[in-house]
Amino acid sequence: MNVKGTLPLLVLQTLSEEALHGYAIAQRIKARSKGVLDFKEGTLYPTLHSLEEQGSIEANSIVVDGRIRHIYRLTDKGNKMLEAQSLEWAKIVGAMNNVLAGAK
Amino acid sequence: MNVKGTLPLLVLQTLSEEALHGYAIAQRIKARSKGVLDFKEGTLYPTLHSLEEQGSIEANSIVVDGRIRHIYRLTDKGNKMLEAQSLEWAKIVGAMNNVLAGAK
DNA sequence: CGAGTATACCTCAAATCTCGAGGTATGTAA
DNA sequence: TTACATACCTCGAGATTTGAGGTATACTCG
Repeated sequence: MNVKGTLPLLVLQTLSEEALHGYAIAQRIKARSKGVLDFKEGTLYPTLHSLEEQGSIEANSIVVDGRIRHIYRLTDKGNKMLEAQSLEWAKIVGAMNNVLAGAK
Repeated sequence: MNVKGTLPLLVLQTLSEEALHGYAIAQRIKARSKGVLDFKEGTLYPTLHSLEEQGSIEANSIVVDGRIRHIYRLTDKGNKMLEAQSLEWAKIVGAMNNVLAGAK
């Protein structure tokens, strides 16, 4: 395991609350984390595309102000992914704490 | 930021308790985390070498059973690194929790 | 009116991190 | 003597992320 990509988990969690487009997802994550978590677009879009490819999220293309917006929402599969990755994250945080607590 | 390498932090913390050689560091981390955190040798040795290069740890080469052992210990600089990275990690965990807590 | 900023989407090269497999060598247990 | 544990190491491949670049529209400030 070893903590690599937390972005899929963050995206899944964000979409579980509300369907949003890519740009808004990034802003939401940044705002909720008070600026600490700040993923760039070069990271976000590829991640969004791979989550869509594996069926965890689905895109709805709608037209706003004459321009296309890709609104993403969580699928059932994505919901299961979210649960699994949340547990995984909690496990890693717990393990890190065990090590960081040092010898007792 | 965004959580990438937690291994340097783990190594620094482990060595702050006791000077150890590479192989033992990996085992210590795995044991303390109850098997959750399990970094491979291909990851560990390069990390050890780069920590040594930047002056965070120092190696003492001693001979045990006719073979050379590289015992690493924390330097003053490494201690400062440890403190900084611990804070960094706590910050990220807090930020992740804020996002995962969702809208309230 | 023009400049700048925000929104919204996208791609690509480079850097970094990790794994897995491979290699060397010794000691000990089955 | 075969196998496993200890102990060290390197390298290729894959994944993730950054930073820079590109396109385009809309809004605000002076």
